[in-house]
Amino acid sequence: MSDLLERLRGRGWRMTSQRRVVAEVLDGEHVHLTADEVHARAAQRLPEISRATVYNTLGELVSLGEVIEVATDGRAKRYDPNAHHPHQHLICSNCGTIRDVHPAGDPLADLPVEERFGFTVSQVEVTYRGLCGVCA
Amino acid sequence: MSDLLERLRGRGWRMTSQRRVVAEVLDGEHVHLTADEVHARAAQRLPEISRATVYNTLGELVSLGEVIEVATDGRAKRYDPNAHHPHQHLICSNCGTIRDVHPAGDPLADLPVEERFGFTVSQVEVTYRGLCGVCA
DNA sequence: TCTTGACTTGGACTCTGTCTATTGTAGGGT
DNA sequence: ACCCTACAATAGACAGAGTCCAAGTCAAGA
Repeated sequence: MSDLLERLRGRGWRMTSQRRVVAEVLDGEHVHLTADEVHARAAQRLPEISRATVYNTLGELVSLGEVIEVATDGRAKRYDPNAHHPHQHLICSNCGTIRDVHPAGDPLADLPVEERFGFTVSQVEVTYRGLCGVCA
Repeated sequence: MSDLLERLRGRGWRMTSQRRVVAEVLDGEHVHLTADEVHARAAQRLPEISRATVYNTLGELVSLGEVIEVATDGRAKRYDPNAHHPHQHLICSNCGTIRDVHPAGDPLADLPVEERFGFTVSQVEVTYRGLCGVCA
């Protein structure tokens, strides 16, 4: 819950009403919102909040590792507040719904050294695609 | 090579000079170009080709399954002509270089039924990230 | 060669996101 | 409790990527 606000305060964040509202919007529901959706929900509580502030705040939350940025389709990025539990994503190709999933196995271990081309590989994202129950 | 052009003709494509040039640009080099890069290279051969045509043609190639769209970072999509050989991508977080890689294992099989939430899962993308030899 | 519907064009438009100059304010210091 | 001041918020201009549309062009079948 507001562990998040505590952690942010502990990291020296100046706590403004705008930042509080953005953090609460993300913390409140486990959905994957776009920046504009976050802005819309934040504006319900704080009508004068600006888009720029929402973008700034989201960017800060991402660099603090509190939120994950998900670029699924080349359109708007989505923001995933479930950053402290490793997971992957399952996306409906039709309606765009995103679910967090937990596959077995370790995809990083599946990439042999001779397939790394001198890269220092540090991260893997797995995106499953298909049709959800409603769209199928 | 121009297997691609043959396949497209066989699918009833009206063969225009614009489409030929776009197909040849993609077919020529195994790199991952953005739409604007494709446009630039196409324009070297056919100066009057328009952006809209390049976007249209790329979209058609994608829906025909001849080219894969790679949305890596929420910026410009990249187009991968290596659609007939299954592979995944390794991306440098610094310079954005993309390499095709071939991990072992089958990530689709790693997603248990109880983690599919009624979806009909048909596709998996695995994206490895890290620093390439030059940027490290 | 003619015809026709598919294709191309340029430009306006939308959507996401960034930047900047200005104004506002959280929170430490007194 | 009140000031400072550096950090944060704001509005709006701007930029990049992509889409849409009306009008003109042309590939390919008759």
